[in-house]
Amino acid sequence: MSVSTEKKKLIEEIGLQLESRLNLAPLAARIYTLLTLSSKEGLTFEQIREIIGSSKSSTSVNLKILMQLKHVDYYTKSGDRKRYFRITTYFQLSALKIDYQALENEILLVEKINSYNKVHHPEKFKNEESVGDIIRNYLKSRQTLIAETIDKINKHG
Amino acid sequence: MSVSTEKKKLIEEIGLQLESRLNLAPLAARIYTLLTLSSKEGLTFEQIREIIGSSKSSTSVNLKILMQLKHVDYYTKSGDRKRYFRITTYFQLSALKIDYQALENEILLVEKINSYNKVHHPEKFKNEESVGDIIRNYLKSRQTLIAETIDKINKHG
DNA sequence: AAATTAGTTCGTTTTGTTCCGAACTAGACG
DNA sequence: CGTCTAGTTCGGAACAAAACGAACTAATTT
Repeated sequence: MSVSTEKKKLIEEIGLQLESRLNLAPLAARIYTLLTLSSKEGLTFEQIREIIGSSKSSTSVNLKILMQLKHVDYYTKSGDRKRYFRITTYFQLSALKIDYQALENEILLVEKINSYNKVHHPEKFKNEESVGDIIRNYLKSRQTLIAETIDKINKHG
Repeated sequence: MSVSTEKKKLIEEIGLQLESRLNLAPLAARIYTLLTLSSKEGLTFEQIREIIGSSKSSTSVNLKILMQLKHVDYYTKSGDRKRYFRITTYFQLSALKIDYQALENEILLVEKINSYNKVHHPEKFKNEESVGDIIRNYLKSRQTLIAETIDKINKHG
């Protein structure tokens, strides 16, 4: 099976971003990318291995992780022992969901820093009292934006 | 120099989040946190070392990195060889700027994925043509939001 | 029942990260 | 000029993460 150079280049490139975006191991990110660039039919274990060039063990482990994270699932065909792996959602959608939760923590963090500084370094808050508020508003707006976007995407199935 | 337990706890806690948020090494994240929790006067090399308990070499290396990333700078007092290190911006502001740049890449990425899939898997685009558009719109809205927020903060500076 | 296929598990190797101490440099001061 | 102060650079130790191969299991198929 020969895979286009374009596809291979994209797997490297997108994989790299997924790695930090979704906090995946390099191989998991590459598998995920491969699957988002592949047809809805999904790919078998061996096809994935051939394209990416990974060992059976690493492929198995990383597919398992991707499945636990619900990024990937598989189906089977009767009279065929192979599993067909495919993505459950566009990675952008997964990223959005993860972002949404992360924002909760950031909001808390900003609160903590600001209240610490208000007590210990009131001079920082002469005319900057509102920086904390601006940031909190930003984070909240972002959450709203994400929620709306997820909604829109889900309506499209 | 005795530092409150509260401050130390915050350094650990916030540092942890900064690590993944801004992609900093643990020590860099702790130094950064310490400086955001400190007065505008800034801290010397040795003060940082005493509070955090880091070696000269690691402190030097990580301060250098923070300065290259423009998160931190220093000033000097005449007749005093020490440098006084301080944050250049509230970390939220740095984070915002980093986000903004990262979004450029994400937009490009989404375009690439969509155009790849349009060519190779047109069936994915029956009624999902718009998922790519939705995401692109989301990213653009987010950029606008960030730009507006940075603007607001700068007006307060 | 033996052989084949599809995937898993385990122990090891490879690679990368983080931090440190020791030796160094550059500038100010006596 | 020598010495002190403030920081830098380099090599390596300790640990963590990622991927591998070999041996295994479980479910067919012959």
